[in-house]
Amino acid sequence: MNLRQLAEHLQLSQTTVSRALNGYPEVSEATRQRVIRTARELNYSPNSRAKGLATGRSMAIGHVIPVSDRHQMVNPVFGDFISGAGEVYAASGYDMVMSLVGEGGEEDLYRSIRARGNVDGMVVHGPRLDDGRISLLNSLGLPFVVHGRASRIEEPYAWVDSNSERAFERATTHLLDLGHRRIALINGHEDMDFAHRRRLGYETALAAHDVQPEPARMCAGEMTELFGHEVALGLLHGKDAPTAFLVSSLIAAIGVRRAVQELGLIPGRDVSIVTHDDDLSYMKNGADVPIFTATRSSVREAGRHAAQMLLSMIAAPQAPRPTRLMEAEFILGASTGPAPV
Amino acid sequence: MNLRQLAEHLQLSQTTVSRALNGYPEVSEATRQRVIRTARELNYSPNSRAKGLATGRSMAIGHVIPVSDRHQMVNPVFGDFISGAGEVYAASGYDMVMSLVGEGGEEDLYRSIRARGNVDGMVVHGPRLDDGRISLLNSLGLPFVVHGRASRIEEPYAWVDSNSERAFERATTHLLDLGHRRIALINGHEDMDFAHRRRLGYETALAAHDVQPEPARMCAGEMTELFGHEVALGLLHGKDAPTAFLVSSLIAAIGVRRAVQELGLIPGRDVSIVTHDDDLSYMKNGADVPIFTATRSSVREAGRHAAQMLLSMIAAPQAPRPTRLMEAEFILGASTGPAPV
DNA sequence: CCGACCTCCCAAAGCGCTTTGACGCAAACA
DNA sequence: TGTTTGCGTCAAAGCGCTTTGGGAGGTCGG
Repeated sequence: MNLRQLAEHLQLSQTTVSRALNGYPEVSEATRQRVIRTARELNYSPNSRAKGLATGRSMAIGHVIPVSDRHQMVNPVFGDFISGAGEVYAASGYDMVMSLVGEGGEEDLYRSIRARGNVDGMVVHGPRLDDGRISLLNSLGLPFVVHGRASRIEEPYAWVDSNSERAFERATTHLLDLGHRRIALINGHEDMDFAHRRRLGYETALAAHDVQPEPARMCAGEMTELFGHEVALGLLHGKDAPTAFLVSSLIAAIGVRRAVQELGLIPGRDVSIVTHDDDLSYMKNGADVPIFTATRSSVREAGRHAAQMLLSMIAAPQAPRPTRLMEAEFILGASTGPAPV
Repeated sequence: MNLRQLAEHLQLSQTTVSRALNGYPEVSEATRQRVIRTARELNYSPNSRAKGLATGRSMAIGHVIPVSDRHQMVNPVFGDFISGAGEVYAASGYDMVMSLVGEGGEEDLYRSIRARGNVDGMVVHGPRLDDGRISLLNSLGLPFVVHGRASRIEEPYAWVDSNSERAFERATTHLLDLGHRRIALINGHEDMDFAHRRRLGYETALAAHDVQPEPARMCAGEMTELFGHEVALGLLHGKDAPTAFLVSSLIAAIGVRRAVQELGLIPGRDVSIVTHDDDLSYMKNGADVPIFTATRSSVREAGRHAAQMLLSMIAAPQAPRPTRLMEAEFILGASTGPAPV
């Protein structure tokens, strides 16, 4: 069923049917209703390729998912992010198209997406400190929103991010206030911007309390349960073992907890743990009593914001690039307590 | 840069340029090389909407992600599944387009996707026992592959699934062999086909050992850490507490472990835990020594298979619908031991 | 009663590509 | 020499939609 057939069926021209369906005023209300009703009955939806070709818009948003070559791993927050973004897209009639790309192939992929013209805008995931994608996309002239920021990039771009620096500063201060001095940081890869900022926050808090940062107590890696476990076990076995851990993801924190418990220690009494919590739907940090003391920022909400910003940019390309900094909540849970004496 | 401009630039007709780029034999090798080189230099990629309109194919695969209305949650295995599928798509030049849909809105969404014609095939996620989507899609005549099966559907369809029934039968048998008799089952929602099959496997094994299934020890729900924790805690506090747990996901199993440890019990000694492990990249079940005894089946591999099957169906629409049953490995880990006496 | 003006509708062009059918032109054959 | 056969190329149609630029036919003010 295409427009021509529908028009023939209705004994109208294609023009009129098209206008009726797209809400143009030049068609009488009676005709419009008749057209809409018949279209529904005949289960007509305009072919999106043809429509896109005619309008120059594709009604789709691209998400490029970086896949780490090391572990072929998709960031676990991704599901929640697109679930938030997808809500917004669905409400506005946009599709979401994703491409996976290993490290390195990114530039070509963005160019090709631009040239093929099958999306009206893009969301950039996992920005690094000095991420070349931003100036590339700016030069391509395709609207985009970055989930996160790139500290070393000066040119303007739209982003939505949570205030990692502030969150980790507060978390560290909390531990310091509890008397902890040997605080380990288990961070994401520090070429990722968010991880860099978290470390800055951590160091700022330490400096404010005249605590010397100890490189041996700061690790960075892929945020898996295994990594958290391995690193925590190593640190706890070493001399000057940390009395507290600051962890960059709930999943890694679970690994830390496992390590702590394997050594017969009790989280929140013998060892304190603070984690960042992305508020993932399948991995809530406890129901009434939070399991972990945590800085919390909903990644699903970030997805919603990013999508909304992007759609507004597409609607008004000349407007200044929007940005949005989300403050993380600080949640007191059962995994922290005074430093043991 | 479009085809016409490229052709003008080359002093050739659009036809010749198109044929050169698409590998038709009617064009001389010299011309072809010249065209390809220039296209690359000028960063030309054919507009995918126009190409799709002309060819009738859109070079895209649709994934419809069911979002539970209860928890707005995207199944955590999803990321790994599409990462596997995405690999295959990328290698074949296909895009992946996703739509989120709440329960209920599915039928309309599938029809609309079909009518708009923006995908060449679909992957169906999360089939329920008696899933209406299968006959709907069969009637729409759009190639599709189901990730999982629908036990009550008779008509033919393509699927890739892991042998849940067999896996859970083996897991249960293992626990029975260790002397456990009070074995709790913490399952996914049992209107989901995979959960139904897992329960069947569990019951089959119990029956083979003349153990009466106890409804109070079988629960079903959303596979979150919290659910695992809550259910396990409830069961362990009740009378006739189970000595072993069979859990449908690693994430829920982590909740079970947390409950066990909160009660001062030791997993693998006081309480045994067996889980199903989807082999998620960020949630590996241990490195050298598996944390949990588990039935393991890679969901990323399932994604790869599904994508390959779908592409082959698109290439040869008349061929019989392929199916693929993946056997789960049984992994002996540290979380099981003889039943306490 | 006539021209002006809406209201409602239409024919046709165009979006960027593929593909059909045809056509020069050289080499190869009779 | 004339005819066939490929080879390499082209012009034009068509994919399904939107949108431009009118154009009937009815209404209204003068």
